[in-house]
Amino acid sequence: MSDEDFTTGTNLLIPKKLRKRQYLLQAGDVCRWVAFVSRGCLRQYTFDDEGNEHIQAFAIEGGWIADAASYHAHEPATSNIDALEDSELLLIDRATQEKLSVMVPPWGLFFKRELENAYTSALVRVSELASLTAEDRYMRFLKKYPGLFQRIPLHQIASYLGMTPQSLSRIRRELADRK
Amino acid sequence: MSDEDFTTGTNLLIPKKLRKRQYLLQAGDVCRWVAFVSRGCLRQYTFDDEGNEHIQAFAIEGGWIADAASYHAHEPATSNIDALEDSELLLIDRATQEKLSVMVPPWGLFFKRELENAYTSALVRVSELASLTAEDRYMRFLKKYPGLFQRIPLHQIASYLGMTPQSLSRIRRELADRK
DNA sequence: CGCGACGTTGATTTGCCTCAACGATTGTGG
DNA sequence: CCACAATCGTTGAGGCAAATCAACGTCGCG
Repeated sequence: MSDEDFTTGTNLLIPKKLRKRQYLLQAGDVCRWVAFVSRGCLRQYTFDDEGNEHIQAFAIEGGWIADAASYHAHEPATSNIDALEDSELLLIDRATQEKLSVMVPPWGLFFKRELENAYTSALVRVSELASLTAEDRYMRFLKKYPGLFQRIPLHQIASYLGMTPQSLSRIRRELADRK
Repeated sequence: MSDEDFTTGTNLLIPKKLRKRQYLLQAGDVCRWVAFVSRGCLRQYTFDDEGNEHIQAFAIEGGWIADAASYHAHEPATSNIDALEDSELLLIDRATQEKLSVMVPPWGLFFKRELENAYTSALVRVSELASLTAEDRYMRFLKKYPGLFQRIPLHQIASYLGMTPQSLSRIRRELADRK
């Protein structure tokens, strides 16, 4: 992508700052943008019928976050997104993204690649959840997101990995003892 | 999409017939196409370190199937795809899909929508695997793919749902008894 | 016909959850 | 600035869902 094309795109991004615990998206609202995280850390999560929180995704510097289902289908979101740390974001709304994709094909290609990568990641997560033990899922997490466990409360990582905080605590102890 | 545009696309599809148990893709090969199922039924699966089979996807009439990671990244596939029944497919290879997408924008939009939908489905599956019991996952499966359990061996459905055939058998009995 | 694939059932084990309680931090309002 | 509350991680005891191990009957097919 040429510098000019690149700038054309970045000029369309909307900067936004978020305080810790502040919402970027609440369930019920339509997710009209995708957020690039330039600083900080966010989480996406839902509540089940019993009111238990289930974390679907984290995003740190260099990552993207949105309620994809809502964004693509223009329907109310089922998930919430909020900041785990004070954060700085760059938003791009749907209409802008589509226009940019048409007008500057390299950007269109870029967004397509991002979607493909996100899809591939989701498929990996499916197979991990379907076939790995809690301990293996945690070890994969450590490898895939090194350092992240130092920034994010453990009980939230447990939720992301589909286990209880107690289980994760015991797994960590087990791993530490084994060394 | 106009009839003309539609035909432009369908003319590029490559018909292929597959006998029951025949491979469409084997792990290690690069997945160079996406397959539309016009008749029959296919499955996509991998093997873990212990040699256990894990089914990642089924596709019946009207569905699409491919190794998405391999297709998008042009890398060797990690999964296998084969036919559970004699099947008829329409293949579209990657280069053709890209050309068609550019030349006939409605087709480009169509493929983009398919990718978005596949991604959304994968996210739903992630949250189901992370938060539902085996029984709940089976009931969701029945609702989502009514009739499919009559065509596909139960132990394969169990694999898809991330449980053992024995567990699924007991769940089915439990559900039958409860009625 | 004989063999393999399939579904089921029983007995047992185990991984993980639930319930409960406890220190250590963090942060917050009086 | 301190006191008190909330958050966080940990640990223990007990229970349950699902896996494992094993055996058996049925069916379809080569």
